[in-house]
Amino acid sequence: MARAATTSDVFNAIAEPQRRDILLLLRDGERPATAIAEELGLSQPGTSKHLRVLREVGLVDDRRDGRQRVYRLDARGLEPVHEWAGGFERFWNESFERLDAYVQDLKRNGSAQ
Amino acid sequence: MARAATTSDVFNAIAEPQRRDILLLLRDGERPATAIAEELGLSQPGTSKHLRVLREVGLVDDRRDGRQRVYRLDARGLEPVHEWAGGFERFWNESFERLDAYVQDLKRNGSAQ
DNA sequence: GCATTGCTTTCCCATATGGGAATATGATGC
DNA sequence: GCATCATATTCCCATATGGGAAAGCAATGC
Repeated sequence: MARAATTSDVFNAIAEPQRRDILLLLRDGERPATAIAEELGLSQPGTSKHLRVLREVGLVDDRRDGRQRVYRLDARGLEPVHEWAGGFERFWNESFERLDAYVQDLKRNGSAQ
Repeated sequence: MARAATTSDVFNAIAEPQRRDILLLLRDGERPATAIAEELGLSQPGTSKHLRVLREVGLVDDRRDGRQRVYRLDARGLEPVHEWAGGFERFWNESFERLDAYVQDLKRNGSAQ
């Protein structure tokens, strides 16, 4: 089975740095494909391929405008990612991590022995 | 170049569903490798490989306990993921998405013309 | 229709990766 | 040392994927 396809799993789609960059860029507003390639310094075909992945996974929208194809962010698909990662929030807040480690240490070594 | 290795990029490391499952499981407390494999119904070698990836990318910690190797969550590496996704929060809150689409429509078609 | 601009798709290649099977390594008990 | 349990690693294979180059399409202007 392997990993779910980049075109069907948001987590996998955003595992590629360039695609994350594209999403960040589109946060500032829609853009035609060429502009995206230029602003990020990517090849035109490469950009097109990444945009296709993002489109199929539903993170961007596109519409024609003359001969240009304008891409727009549709970040709703990122909410599950945010929530998933948020489920671990307590592990990086309030030095919970260190506290937990301390407790684990106590459990297996005992403190005053 | 391609995608950053699963062992060096947290986004890529968590792009694999089974590794996400392992992390969720470890949220409830540390466990020896075999227990993880059993609870998730994964093969022993497969689990070991996933754990190695998670270890190398820093999302889990491990320690020996007799002949067992106990794995513990270290989710601090997930904070960047949470923040990154959180940067898109306004797009799924307050129907900002629809408002934006509406504005874009106005811009290119004009409403009362 | 034809040339041009703006993208998308196709080819082909190199590599990363997950899976299963088999093997190796480490720790414990006798 | 030897058997055994708990894991890790190695092999090999099938596939997903990103990249570059080249070709294919669509829309526009003349």
